[in-house]
Amino acid sequence: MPVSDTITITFPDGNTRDYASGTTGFEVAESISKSLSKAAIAITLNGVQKDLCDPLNTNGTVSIITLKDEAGLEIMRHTLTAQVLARAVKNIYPSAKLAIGPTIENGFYYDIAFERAISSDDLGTIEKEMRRLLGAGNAITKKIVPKSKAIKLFTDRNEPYKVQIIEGAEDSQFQIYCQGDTDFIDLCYGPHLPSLKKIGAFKLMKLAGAYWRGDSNNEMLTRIYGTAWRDEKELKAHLTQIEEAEKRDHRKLGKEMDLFHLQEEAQGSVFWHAKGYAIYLQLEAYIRRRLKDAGYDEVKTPQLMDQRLWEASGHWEKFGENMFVTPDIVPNTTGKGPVFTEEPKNFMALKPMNCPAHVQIFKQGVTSYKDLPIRLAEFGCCHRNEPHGALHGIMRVRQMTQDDAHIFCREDQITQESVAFCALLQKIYTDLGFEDLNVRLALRPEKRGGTEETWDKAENGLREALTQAGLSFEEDEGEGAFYGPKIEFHIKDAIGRSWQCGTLQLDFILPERLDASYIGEDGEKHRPVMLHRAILGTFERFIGMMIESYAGKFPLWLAPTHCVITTITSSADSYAQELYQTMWNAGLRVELDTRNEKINYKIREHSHKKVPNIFVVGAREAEEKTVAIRRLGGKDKDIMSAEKAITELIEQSRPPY
RNA sequence: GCUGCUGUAGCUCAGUGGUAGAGCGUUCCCUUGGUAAGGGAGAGGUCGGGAGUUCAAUUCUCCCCAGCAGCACCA
Repeated sequence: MPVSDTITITFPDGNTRDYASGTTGFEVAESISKSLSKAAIAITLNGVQKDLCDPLNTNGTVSIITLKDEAGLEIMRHTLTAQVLARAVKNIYPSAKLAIGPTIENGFYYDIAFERAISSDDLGTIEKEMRRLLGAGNAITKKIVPKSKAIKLFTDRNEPYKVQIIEGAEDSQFQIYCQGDTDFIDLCYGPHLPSLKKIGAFKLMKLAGAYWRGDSNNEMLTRIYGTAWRDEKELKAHLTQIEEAEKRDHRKLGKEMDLFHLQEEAQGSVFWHAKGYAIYLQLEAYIRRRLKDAGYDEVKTPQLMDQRLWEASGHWEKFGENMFVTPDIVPNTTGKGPVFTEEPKNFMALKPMNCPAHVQIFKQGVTSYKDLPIRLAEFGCCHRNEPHGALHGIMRVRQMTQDDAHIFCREDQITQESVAFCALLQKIYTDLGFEDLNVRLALRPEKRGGTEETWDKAENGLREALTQAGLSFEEDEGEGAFYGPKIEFHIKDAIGRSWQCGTLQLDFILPERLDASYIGEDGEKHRPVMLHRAILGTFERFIGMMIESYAGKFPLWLAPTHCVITTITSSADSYAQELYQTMWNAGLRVELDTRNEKINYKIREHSHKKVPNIFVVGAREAEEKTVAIRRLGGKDKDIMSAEKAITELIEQSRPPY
């Protein structure tokens, strides 16, 4: 019931205007200008998006959404998936059942249950039908129906997923969008475009499986992904951007730059080639210096440990299905009969984590409260039996080396240790070129150990640490580990996938399970708190991220090769050899290329391999004891004395710490 | 693990129901060339693995393995 016949609308510029109650958003736009009413696709009323056809009954602030706005683009994408993709699919496959069709970054998807599986070849047919529907340019209208009617509508149409959605919703009224005079309907919170004429450029991208409601216990639906933009130009720019990003893929660059390879016989484990391992070693040495100066003690613990230890730690029960377990028996490798001829009594497991081993070191001897915190670091090589479908290049592997450490401390030291960790992490990420971090604080899950008081303390400690470190972060309810809350540091790869790298996790459970204790000021035994922490996360993933973020062009201190010396003619060979020897002796990662090839050819090849510096030498340089420096990406050459060039190179290749 | 796709020379890829082709790389020969591909010749393949259909399978069918995209998982 309208309170009065007139409502006052405030516009973003502060102006106000009175309208008859029940005026629609479209009419408001029209009252401002004809062109605005043409461009309008929806409005926001007091910050809430509304359809143009919704009548306005209250005073409020209204702004008109057009396709120029990000919100407008999203509405367009939403309409495209809900009205066009869904209808096209139903036209071609009448028995298909629609689930959900939301927008995502750069586009949209729709989850659909098909009677018979469709393949990516069918996307073309669907896209064609979509274009046909767009050609008709139907108007979109909507009606609002009560819950019972909505359920009946979709039950009659044999849309069980829509019925489930309605049944599960709190609302009493539902919006049903219709298209022209067709009998297609879709359930949606809206808003939608007023007409299909306003759809821009789009393309169906790929097809994949996705579980209904994201639960792997449910059936798998077919998800159709698409991208949509205001016009062809924007679409093309987006597709080009994807192509460009694919060029930075670490798997591609890893091969091109001869950094590493993977093969079937060791799936999920990296074969580091000399060039890739050079990066690895530099990075490891850098982290080692950082950790040492931050008060960590580096240790090394066993790879294979007895089942009993993993049972005691809780890993056997909680993590067992991800562990590689081996019976402690001499195998029969004759090729005849079973490999294990006796029933094993004992099992060993490759460590999936370093923490239980670090607790064993902590437990040697007696620890006083005065000794805390104790920070044990290990470049620990861990194995995890990851699901096949999860493996991805060197980002998600089965054998990984963490820059792991465990800090054993008293409860009152949690905050200071966490703050110090965040500060250290920030310094390191800055040095390594990662400034934009996505930081998440994962809070207590439903199933958890420890008391509420401990959780409060732990969560607040981490919050405090992040705040003091000046890091903005988002909180994820219920996402913490069962033993404690955690901070996660995520980075995006070349094509926008987010990967967790650094982490800080509080643990009150493991010291208890493995009976670790220290002697307090009161002379009694106390439990230490454990902080599990990693900065890179794993070398594999982090180097993968660096390859993509640098597009293979590593800063000099990390570059696999600092410099290639190459000759123009064979007359400079001995001079080049001399230079090579001098530079090699100076500790530079240098290569010599005296092949009988043209200089253009050699420059091109080394540039493709992202070699940062090429020292070109010919007769003239040999005569004058100079080098012509060709820097990666540069066109100019820089001629200077060999001595100066080498000194500069040594200077430039120094690590940041 | 689930859904879909892919697997041919070292790499990137084309191709066919009658046991295969290109470019790059590699080897050899010619070329000594001044900053992103000089010329020529040769070598190189269990067409991912297994089974089936067929006179004949790299090609068609089924099973397995691996990779890719996404979903689920990710201490």
